[in-house]
Amino acid sequence: MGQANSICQSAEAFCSGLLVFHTGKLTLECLKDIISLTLKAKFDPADPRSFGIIAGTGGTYTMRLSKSFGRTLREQPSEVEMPSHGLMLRTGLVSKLAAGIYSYMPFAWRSIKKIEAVMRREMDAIGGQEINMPVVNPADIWQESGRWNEIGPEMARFKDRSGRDMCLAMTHEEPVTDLARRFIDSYRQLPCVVYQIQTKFRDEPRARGGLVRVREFIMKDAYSFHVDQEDLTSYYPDMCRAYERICQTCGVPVVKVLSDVGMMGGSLAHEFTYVTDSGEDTLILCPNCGYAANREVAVFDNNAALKEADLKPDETRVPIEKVHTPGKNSIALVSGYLGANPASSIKTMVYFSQGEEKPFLVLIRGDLDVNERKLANFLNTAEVGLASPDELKSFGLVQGFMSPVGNEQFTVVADSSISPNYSYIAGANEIDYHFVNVAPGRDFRIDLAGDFSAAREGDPCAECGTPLAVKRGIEVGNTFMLGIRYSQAMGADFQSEDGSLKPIVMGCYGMGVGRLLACVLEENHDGKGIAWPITVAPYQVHLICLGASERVQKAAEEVYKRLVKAGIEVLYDDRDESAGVKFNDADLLGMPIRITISQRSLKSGGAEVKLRHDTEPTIMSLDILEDSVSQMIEEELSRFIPE
RNA sequence: CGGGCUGUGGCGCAGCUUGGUAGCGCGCUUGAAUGGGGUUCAAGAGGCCGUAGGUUCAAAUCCUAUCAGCCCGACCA
Repeated sequence: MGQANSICQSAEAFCSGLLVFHTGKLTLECLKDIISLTLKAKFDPADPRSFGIIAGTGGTYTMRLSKSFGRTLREQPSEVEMPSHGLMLRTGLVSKLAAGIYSYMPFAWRSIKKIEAVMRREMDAIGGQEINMPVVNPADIWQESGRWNEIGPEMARFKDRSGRDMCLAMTHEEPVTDLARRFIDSYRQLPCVVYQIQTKFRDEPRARGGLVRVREFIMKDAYSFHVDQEDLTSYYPDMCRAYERICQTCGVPVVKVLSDVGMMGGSLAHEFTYVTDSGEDTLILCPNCGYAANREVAVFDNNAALKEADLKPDETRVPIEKVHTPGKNSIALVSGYLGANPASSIKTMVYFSQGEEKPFLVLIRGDLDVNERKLANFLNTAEVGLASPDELKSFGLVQGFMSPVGNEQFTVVADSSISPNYSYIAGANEIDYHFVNVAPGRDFRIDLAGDFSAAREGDPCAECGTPLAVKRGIEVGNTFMLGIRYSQAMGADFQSEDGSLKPIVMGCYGMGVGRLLACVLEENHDGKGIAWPITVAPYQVHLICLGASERVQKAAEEVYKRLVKAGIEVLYDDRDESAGVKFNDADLLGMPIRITISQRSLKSGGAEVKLRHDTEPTIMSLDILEDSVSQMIEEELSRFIPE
């Protein structure tokens, strides 16, 4: 009871107290005490406005469906493409105000708050301290980091009344680095971690899939500060594990994949991705050794095909020769025409890197494709783009027959799939002609060589040679080893043990709350509707009263009050609807435990209780219903909470 | 931003080709019956057809512009 008293000190502490309960450290008795202690004065289970205490939901912990704000739909709105989107609209979870801008209705908001509670618990467990930074930022800190100019129109900008440039922070490296330089002076303060859960606005070009890709969204973003890269490297796995635990608790399986650092910068980044066909990211996965990467950065053994292409190293001694290839303006046509393997050709492409006048001649083996993300990263530029046919003409290049041979005026960038030990077929830069026996190094110069070939299904894994698999996924969260990208630019230094001034080494870690909710629904539904994991379900129990008889209604009311009193979150369907409507809505809304009170259930001894994911109900005696249901809740919770 | 498509009561749609002043299903309201898987009957409420111009005696319908939204690409939690 002392424990309960101390837990009741504040609403915030109270929420974390409940989380302790979830992991089984508080007893059920204690929880009941907490409830009666907190609510004894104004507690009325029949009043939907009663103060809510359960699992950090903060609002009402109980609800009569007849009073619920929102409605379920029988038919699916036509805009729907993804299951989670359809379910959200049919259950009245969200409502769209504009493209990619949604209101969260009561059920969704309860679930969001539970997801946030899970995130808080895991962040706190690895030393995170919750803060809240401004959404509206002055331009100057973004100018300091350089991102004011680097980031395009996806960042919303405006001027305040005195004409000062402002923006809506779409991520918080700049404000948090500003905090770091104000408050971190010494190595003694490091490492440390802060996080926040906050609404972000990103003016994405295209919103889609309900909450999967929106413009306004809730993000949990965390930032860690370290004395050196080594310390960051040792902390990083803790964050990754926390991310995996968060997703597991929410009933969303994720894979951790290598990813592009994108606009964040830094050295290493991972994404935590929920694998689903309707995802928008493409993953390259090795079923044998576990290599996993976003296609944007995925590597593979791009020399394996050479062996199969049956090229002979000594062919490099054969002199280059021009051959007539009428109308054969693609690798496939030329290879077919000359009876050669496409892998024995060089594909020549012309790319511009962002902000540069002069194009690059980009070479890759004929059977491979350029991964533009990898190419841009290799060239250390934000973006690359193919030259247009007109531009090619203006450079004197012949589309379909382009060649590295005789084009010395360009910087030649070769993919690592082009080996100097072999000879190839290449364009002759003349219509209807190709060269054969083209030897890199002998017949043309390579200025830069790197890996920017695109991995495909079946390509051999760079680690173990196993054919790679391609899957689609939704990126739920990401982690970045930023290094000193921001601390250096913004002068966030600390004094190290030896007295020298060093830039703070940083990591940043983002996770989309609404997107995780979308993934919860993607993963946990069936043909009838949602099947919430109990950890994030808006309510634990969906109570149905069937029949108009006074006896049944009285019994249902009684059960409702008793469950609520026992600290169970109950959604009570007290509407005057037919059995079919009520059952279908219960399946659609998908609360984990369904309890039915009816003439029939009373006759057979009590309440009919069914788990959403089970098919058969069981009859439970009304005498000990709270205890039986509480035990079911415990069992359900243990299915999702790690350890 | 490029390509494809759609805007008609809260939701799903028909009507548009061949102009004549708006209809169906679900939902909503009222009443009655029913009461274990979207039950039945009856009576209602609700839309100037995205917006603005134009053509016409007459426009949801034809023309032009514009806005919004959806889907496929380039970007990201």
